Amino acid sequence: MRRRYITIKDIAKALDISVATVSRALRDAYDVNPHTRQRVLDMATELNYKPNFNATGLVKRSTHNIGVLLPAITNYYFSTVITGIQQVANENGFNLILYLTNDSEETEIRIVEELSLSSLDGLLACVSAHENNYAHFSQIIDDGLPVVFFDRVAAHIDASKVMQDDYNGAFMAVEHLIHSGYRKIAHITGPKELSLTQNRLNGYIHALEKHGMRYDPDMVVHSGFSQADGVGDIEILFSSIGSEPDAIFAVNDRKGIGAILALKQRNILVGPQVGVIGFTNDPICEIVSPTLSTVAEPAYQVGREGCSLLLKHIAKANFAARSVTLSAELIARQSTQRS
Amino acid sequence: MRRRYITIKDIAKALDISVATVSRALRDAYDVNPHTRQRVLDMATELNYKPNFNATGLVKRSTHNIGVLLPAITNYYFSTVITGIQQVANENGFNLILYLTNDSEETEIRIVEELSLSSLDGLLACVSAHENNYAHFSQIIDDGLPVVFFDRVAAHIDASKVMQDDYNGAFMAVEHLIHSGYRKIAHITGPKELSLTQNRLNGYIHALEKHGMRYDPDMVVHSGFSQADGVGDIEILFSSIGSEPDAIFAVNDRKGIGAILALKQRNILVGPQVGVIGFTNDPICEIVSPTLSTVAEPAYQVGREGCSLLLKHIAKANFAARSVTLSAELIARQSTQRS
DNA sequence: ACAACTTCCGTTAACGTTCTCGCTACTTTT
DNA sequence: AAAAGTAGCGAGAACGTTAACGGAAGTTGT
Repeated sequence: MRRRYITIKDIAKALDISVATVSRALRDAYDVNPHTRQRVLDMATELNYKPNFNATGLVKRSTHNIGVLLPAITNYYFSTVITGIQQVANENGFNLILYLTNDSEETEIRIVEELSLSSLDGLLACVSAHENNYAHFSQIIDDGLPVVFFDRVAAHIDASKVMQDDYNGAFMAVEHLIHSGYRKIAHITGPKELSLTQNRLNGYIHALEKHGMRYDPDMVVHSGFSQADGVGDIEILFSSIGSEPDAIFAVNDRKGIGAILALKQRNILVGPQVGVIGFTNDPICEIVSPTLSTVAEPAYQVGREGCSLLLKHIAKANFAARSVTLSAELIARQSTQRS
Repeated sequence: MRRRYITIKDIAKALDISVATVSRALRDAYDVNPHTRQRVLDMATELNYKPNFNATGLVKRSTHNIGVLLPAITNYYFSTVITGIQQVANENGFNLILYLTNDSEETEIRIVEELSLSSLDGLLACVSAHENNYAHFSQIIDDGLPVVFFDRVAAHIDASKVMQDDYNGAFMAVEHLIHSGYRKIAHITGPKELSLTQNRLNGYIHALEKHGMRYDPDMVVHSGFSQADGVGDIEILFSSIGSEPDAIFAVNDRKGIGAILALKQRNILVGPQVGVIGFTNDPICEIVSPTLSTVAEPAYQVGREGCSLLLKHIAKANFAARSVTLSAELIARQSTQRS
């Protein structure tokens, strides 16, 4: 049998005072005699009292829960972001409720539509990949739930957003390849619809143009975000006759790793023959051989920033939505060394 | 201003019936006219009604939340376990609340002690590493909260536990090293107190004994679970004069990776000169060079099994605690090939 | 035709907490 | 010594939902 937990009524009865006084003693210290307050506090620890969040949530119209919705957690970037979110949430007495979409649009829509708004104070969301309708998000925002997007953001929705500097990160990556002496630079990337993809693609294009190199659409391959997708993209680039690239800019490290593996498979020397650079700075970059050059994303910081932004929205209903872009940093390793 | 959400009162008012009828129509279909029920259902979707979990939780004495407490999520094993947990929880209409301890005993104790029992139906826990007092867990279990431990379990507590077969996994790993021709096998492992560590150590010892090899305590190094710890352990083993091992059994893949990196640093050929085997089957095993042999843990399955066990405890208060051990599987790769 | 069921719905209390209001007793002011 | 203020406390309603019970109609059996 599930046990009945200790309530403030029990404390009140034990001390022969009213529940109102107990409630105040436990929170305010206002309108309550220090001596009484101390007796309540002592009794509370003696009885091992724990507040009932359902009850407080009901009357205060706020649980201390924030939701985190994202495609998956089994990769470095997302799990690090969550760690950052968790930190800030924890510091402020908030709990994290985790929702995983497996990168499925249906699952995402189902989760968002079934969301019990009243059991959440706010939501942090990273949209699933294959998406260009955001009606389900608009709905819950209209219903009054504060939402902050991160990484993969919903472009046309008026809500706060936190991302890394995808454009400049991509720009730096490509410029680094050019400075290293590579001349035919391909880009293997994610789904077209995502703003993240578009921003990195733009950085790629503009870096080429700045250095007087022609942008060739055939040198850009769109697919998913996985290592296997990286392998597949290389197959596509290197099986078409003639125009093989001498460098690969991958939209993330997992695809970069896939590219390295696929190139090694083809007996191509990564670095001297074909350069590869990724994006994220997954620890795996230092383990793969050759080590993978990359653009470091401030994943932990994205999490912290996103969460504290959300908390501001929760605290002040009319807090104006803002977009935060955190800067990225180039890290050169062996995979972009020609000699 | 935070908006007021739609309640069953609104539905009742709109249809001019009582809230009790609305409540029944939304759940039971019992004691309510099919026609009325349909009207309620239609009105509910029209008004976009979402149930208030705080209210139901209050009266039913159950939220649909289960907590997951673990050291970190930024590694393959834990994030995969969580994915498994999330799956089962989701299928059964439960939410996941995440608690991260950062492998700090203090943080763990703080979290558990502050836990509002009434806002959780159950808890899945993986204890932090440096621990041998479990009073905080005993407390919440005594208070009536169902708890299931996984991976790193609290040995002397009467609660359900889910783990992989650490003993036999270790036994297989060491036997594989012996069959491959290695003769001086060291073991780099985690904190002594954990049953996981002890079980794998026992598997190591017994495999040696079975093949008539002496167990030498100097060949076992205890430290943490990180890649850096793996590097450090190798330093210790190879800086002592004389008795260098010709194979390393690492308690997990991250330490195995650390070992490989440290050996390469010393210009030792991993495989031919010194064999290395890990535990987990992190995808990184296939990326590092040479690829890392390992014992595959059923991480996803541990998550699923743990969660469904917890759900049984939640459903039936007197459900007897049980220990589930999932089998592990040897995967041989390049790091244990002598030629 | 009357008792005995059903069917369907509403009233009311309860879950644990907070909040508003008002009351008593004491202290200060004039 | 009366008026005014203050400190400390309690009664009662409210949050949104479910559960126990009861009652008014309609239906069935004899």
